[in-house]
Amino acid sequence: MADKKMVEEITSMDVDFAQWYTDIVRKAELIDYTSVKGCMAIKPDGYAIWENIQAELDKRFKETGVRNVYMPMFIPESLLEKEKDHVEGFAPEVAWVTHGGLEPLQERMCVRPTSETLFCDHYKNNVHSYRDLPKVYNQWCSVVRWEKETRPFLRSREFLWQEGHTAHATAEEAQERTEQMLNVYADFLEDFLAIPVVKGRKTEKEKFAGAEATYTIEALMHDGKALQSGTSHNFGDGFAKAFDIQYTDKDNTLKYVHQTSWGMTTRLIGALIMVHGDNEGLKLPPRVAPVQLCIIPIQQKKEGVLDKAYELRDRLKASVRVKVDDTDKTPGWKFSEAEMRGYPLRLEIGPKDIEAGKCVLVRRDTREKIEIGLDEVETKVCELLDTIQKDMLEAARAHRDAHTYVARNYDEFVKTFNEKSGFVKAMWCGNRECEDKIKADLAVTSRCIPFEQEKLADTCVCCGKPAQKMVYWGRAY
RNA sequence: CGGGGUGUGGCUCAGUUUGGUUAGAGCGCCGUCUUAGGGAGGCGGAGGCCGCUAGUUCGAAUCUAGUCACUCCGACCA
Repeated sequence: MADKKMVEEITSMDVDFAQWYTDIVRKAELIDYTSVKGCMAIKPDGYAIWENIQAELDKRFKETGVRNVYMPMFIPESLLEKEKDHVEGFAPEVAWVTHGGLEPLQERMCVRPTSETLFCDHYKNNVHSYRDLPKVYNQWCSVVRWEKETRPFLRSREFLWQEGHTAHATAEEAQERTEQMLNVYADFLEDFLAIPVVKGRKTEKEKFAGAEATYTIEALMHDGKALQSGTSHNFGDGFAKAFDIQYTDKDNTLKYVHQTSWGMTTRLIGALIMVHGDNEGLKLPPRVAPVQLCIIPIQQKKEGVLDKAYELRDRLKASVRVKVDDTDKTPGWKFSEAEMRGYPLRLEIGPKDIEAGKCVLVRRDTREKIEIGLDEVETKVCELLDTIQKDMLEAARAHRDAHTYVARNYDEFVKTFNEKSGFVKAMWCGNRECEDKIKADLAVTSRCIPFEQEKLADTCVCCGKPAQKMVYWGRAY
């Protein structure tokens, strides 16, 4: 019975995962398409998720000394061009502003695809002494990248994100900050979004344009594809040299700053959908859910039922994000609707319950129905929300672990990717040629070189030469 | 950007092959009555110049060309 499909409008994920994803995004009313190609209208239920992500992340950032700022959305072409690798990486996908009103601009400007150059320009003017360091700034904004193909949340031409940009006196401090923020991201995904991640470093091929080193957290989606869910870059002094950001140190010599940047985006909402969702719809972990508990009155026209529902809401609203579905749909409709929208917990209350002093709680994650006394609602709801949060993380971890494979030679490697989908752990020699071959053969990329290394073999899975590192490989969004 | 698919009330689609008056269905929506513990039923309504533009024709949702959007598979990216 648990497998019975109740929401017919949602395509089953095993029939067509991409269609399933699109259905959820639309039916759970997270976004709508707009007249602007590749740009979405984020609807209230989708934006509320982003607001919760934003509030929690912002709090965690500030605990590490981050301060928020705001930079322009336009970047003059000359500024974008200052760092060679950076401009090469982004030039193909920027949108250009060429006119101001009716007059052509003397110099065209792009709409920021990312703001390294603006922060560098700012730091150049504001960093003079070691006393001015570190600068630990972040901004919440949207950026534009002219993607060829777009998908809601996963790849849109404009998306919301935060971008942290820091400048430090020493290379060590920059490295520390790079790793610190990666850890903030990883903890946030696990604690708040119930998404387990693999932490590690990107290969040279996969690193950010202009970075010395790029670190990443990689999550595994339900279909076995990987999603890069956050990145943290150490720029060394590359940008500082390109933009001439120098300070006078204690010893009265001029030194270049060392910089980092790190970002997370609305793509996380896509991750929430694809990690936790099922054929009934969205499934939100309690901590991020805009509505944690939905109260569904049964026979709500009967005397006292709605009053009791409102009374429960008022008792709970101090500790839980709660709403009463008092629309005049049938209860069955409301159950399905609550599931489609991913509310972690729902409470059913009708005349029989009221008479017996009870109500029914139903978990979204397991569909388990639990009868409780009306006097214990506050404690049970809070307990259950905690349990659901934990269980969802464990379920996601179990799924990821069950879809993480090991390959010791190329035959195993190819066979695994042909037959399974997920992460494959394998040894790598460190050469770009092997990454290129693997990508050409299998459309598989290196996801990361995990911090937690295991020695699976002595030789590279691809070329057979001595291995340097164990790498997570996968097909990615 | 290359390849495939799709555009007809809010949604899902029929009608296009073979051009022919007022363009259909189901669901949803509005009103109302009856219902109510897993997507209820009756009655009465509203809503579409068929993605857009040009062309062919006495006549175009239907044929032709172009264009735009969405979607899927690649290449690129968070």
